[in-house]
Amino acid sequence: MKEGPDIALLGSVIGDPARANMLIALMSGKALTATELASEAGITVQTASSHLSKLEGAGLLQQRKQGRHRYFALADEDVAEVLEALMGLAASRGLMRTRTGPKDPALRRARVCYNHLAGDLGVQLFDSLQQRRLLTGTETDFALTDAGRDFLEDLGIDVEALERERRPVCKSCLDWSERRTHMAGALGTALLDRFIGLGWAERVPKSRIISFSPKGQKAFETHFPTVN
Amino acid sequence: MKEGPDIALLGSVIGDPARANMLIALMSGKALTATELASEAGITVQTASSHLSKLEGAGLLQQRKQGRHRYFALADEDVAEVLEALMGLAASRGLMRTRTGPKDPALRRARVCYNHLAGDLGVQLFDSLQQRRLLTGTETDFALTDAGRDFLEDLGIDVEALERERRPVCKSCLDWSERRTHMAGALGTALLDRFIGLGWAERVPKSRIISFSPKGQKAFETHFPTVN
DNA sequence: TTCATGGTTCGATGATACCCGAAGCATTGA
DNA sequence: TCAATGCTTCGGGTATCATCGAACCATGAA
Repeated sequence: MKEGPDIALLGSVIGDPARANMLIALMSGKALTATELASEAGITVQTASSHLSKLEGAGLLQQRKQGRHRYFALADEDVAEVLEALMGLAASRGLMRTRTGPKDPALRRARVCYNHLAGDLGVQLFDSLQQRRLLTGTETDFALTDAGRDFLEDLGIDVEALERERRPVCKSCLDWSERRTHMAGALGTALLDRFIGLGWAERVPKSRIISFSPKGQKAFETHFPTVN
Repeated sequence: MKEGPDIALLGSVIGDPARANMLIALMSGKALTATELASEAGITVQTASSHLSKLEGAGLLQQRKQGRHRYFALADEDVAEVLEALMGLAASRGLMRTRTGPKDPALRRARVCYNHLAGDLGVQLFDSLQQRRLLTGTETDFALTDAGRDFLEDLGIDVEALERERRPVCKSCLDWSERRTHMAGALGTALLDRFIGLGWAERVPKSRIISFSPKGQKAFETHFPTVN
């Protein structure tokens, strides 16, 4: 009888698109509810529940009950590392997905990633700042230029206050869903908060969608234009 | 549209037991033919061919034509590393396979591994020698004792001749299919040859099965008993 | 208690794909 | 040229499993 680690089981568990989406969503380190994960994977809650129990059965997830909610998170660091390794290998082989992902296009347009803006608009924001030399440096390691500081102050962001925080001000987020960089860190958080404070956008309850009003949409385009 | 590394595709490719068996067999670093891999996975060549093209399509394998044969090997080091990581994770979650593997129980009983005996009998052989202090050392690094040399000489094996070869005489093989150690190296080869020479066993054509005759079976048990 | 919400379980459906028999190429040797 | 070997392709049978509707539990609020 052949014995040994059952990588086939592990592979098949990871190998379902819905489950893979959930796992990658959980790579944020955050614990998410079944409903959130279902939305993330673009499936119904029943289906998600089935997937979650499989993932838990394989030891990839841990579950924490808290009141009426059940929070799911990756079991430990090792799981995240293996997923990371798989993503690296997939990327190096040019295995990119296209049609999977959340059904709701709003999620792809603008959503919250931790506490900053992700999705198309998140990428646009970063590109715009970089194209106009308000940022300097590389995609992964960058900083505000003087012009950048002025620009953000005009927008009503207290850059100096951000710099007093412990968190890095400028931090790139190579979000799993995009291969493009977008802005994270203290500045990323401040920008999203400011958009909401200005009434440009609001968080849609019970989802990760950021909904821009028509006026806010226009203002965003004005402040963060891109060449193409 | 979500884009990013498609770990689901990668997972599903690895996630089939037959393909996983092939991949693990290739982790030896050796290039194997389609027929060998089919036998390793316990499936027919046609099916194996289909699997191999999928693995190659996913960039996990590379193929080398040589005459009438086609040798398959892991594409590169990265693939092996990811597989290793998966095996580690699976092991840490207690995900061990039990019922998979070659369908033919004869293959599990006694088969050739490169050029030495593997399977249940291979493990039994090693255990027996170790229990009776004919071997000294650890599971991975061991040597013959004087008693061991005498024992093998009685069996008709020219130990001194083996020692004149370049290959190590004693070498453990932590075969991928067994977590138990069995005997490889020049001595492993010599033992298998001797079993065949003595008429205890013979290689079944076109497979890796080693078939022991009833008489050979009994002689093997006599020479290599185990306590349990 | 009653209602509402978050999740799970059950059953049925449909699609995916694993598998092998048979036939078809390709290469080598006689 | 013929035969043998190694491998791939094709076609169909079968089984697994993802999916969702509906019903069922559990927790918390009114």
